[in-house]
Amino acid sequence: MRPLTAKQRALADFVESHRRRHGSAPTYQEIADHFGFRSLNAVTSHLRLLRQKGYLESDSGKARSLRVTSPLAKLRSRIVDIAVLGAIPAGFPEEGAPEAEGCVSVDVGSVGFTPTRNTFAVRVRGVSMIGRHILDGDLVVLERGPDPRHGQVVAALVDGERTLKTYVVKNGKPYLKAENPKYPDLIPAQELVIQGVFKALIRKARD
Amino acid sequence: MRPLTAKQRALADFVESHRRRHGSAPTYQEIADHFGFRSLNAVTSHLRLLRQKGYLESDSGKARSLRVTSPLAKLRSRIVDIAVLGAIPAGFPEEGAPEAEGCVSVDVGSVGFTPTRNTFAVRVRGVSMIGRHILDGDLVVLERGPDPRHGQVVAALVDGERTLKTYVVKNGKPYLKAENPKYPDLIPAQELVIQGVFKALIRKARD
DNA sequence: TCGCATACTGTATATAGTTACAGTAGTCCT
DNA sequence: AGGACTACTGTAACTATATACAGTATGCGA
Repeated sequence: MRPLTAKQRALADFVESHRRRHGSAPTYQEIADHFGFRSLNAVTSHLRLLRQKGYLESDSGKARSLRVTSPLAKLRSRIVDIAVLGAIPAGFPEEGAPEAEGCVSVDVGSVGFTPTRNTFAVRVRGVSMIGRHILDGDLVVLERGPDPRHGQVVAALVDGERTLKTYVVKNGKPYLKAENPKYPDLIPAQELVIQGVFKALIRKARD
Repeated sequence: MRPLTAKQRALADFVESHRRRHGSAPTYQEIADHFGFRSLNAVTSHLRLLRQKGYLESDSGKARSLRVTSPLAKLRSRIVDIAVLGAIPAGFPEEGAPEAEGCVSVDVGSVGFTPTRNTFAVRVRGVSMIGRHILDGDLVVLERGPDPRHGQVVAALVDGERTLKTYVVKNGKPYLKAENPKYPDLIPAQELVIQGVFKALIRKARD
């Protein structure tokens, strides 16, 4: 597939972002206005090339039917909703419809991976992970499933309570390390259920 | 808010589902076809009622601009694109079409405020702000415009170079404080241009 | 049973929007 | 220097869409 010029890419980006922002594709006129073109044909010819190169589709004659197709659409990441489970849920919700407290929507590119059904988010309480620069109130995105590796930050259910800690293996035995000298490390007595490993973090300014 | 009749609700549902399926709103004709109406006015009058009752909006005269407003749409927060300007841009791009390196998409709820045209993001280089728990590689969302207050994290142009620092006022004079003992504070010789104040942060796991 | 709202058919039209044609200027490759 | 390609200005259809106007039928509550 032939590459796009900067201008062509800008057009495609605009179409895609307009769709996201307004829910519908822009018209030729709106594109021209945005880029300051005085002629609609500037748009037309750019779009023709984008179509030829396979980056764009539209239904002939239909209003606002432009849509970005292939690689760009893939580059230009999909928006995914991630459920925010309460900070301290009693148990662990099964797949399906957990009692989400809210939802974060991020695009795949922003968080650097593709969220799946196994991805969820938790609001952090406390400062036990301050050594890893995770603060009280931060929203942590986790993924359930993969076995944690030494040094990864994980959410775990230890003896019935959920915590966010660093997963550390010492002498072949896993335990959970708090990244704050004021907090104790946790050596699980019985059950150590890893709920998810840290994937991303979202923080809002407090002011 | 007055209740909808079954037919009206069906119309609203169709509009919403068409948007989801096709990415754009249906035309009056498409609605008529779907419901088997032979007259467009059947659609028109239903839509008029939906508008009156506040369940629907559209931009007068614009093609495919129907959108369902009420309860559903309000729950779902809007997705907004924020341009990611390069980590160390030479100058500062004006409004309009900055040379964005990419874009982050977030929903209004996730970042806790409504991004505007004056919102942008920068990838952090270096660890000078580690004391504020901002790491190398983090994506920082900033807002241009508001005057910074003492203690806020800001992106500033100091003598030609961009840095991320804490804005501190001492003896009535503003300067920029690095949150890392290894980095020097910056007392601007000449120009101190505040480019934006910290609003949010997005971090990806590195592994 | 009168009035009123919903739920339509049918016709018409202005405007929104797509798309074609004709042409100019600059860049890059050969 | 010429050809291919990008990046535009300008004009002009022609089609798609929204929306107004004029009616008809049916059900429902006062």
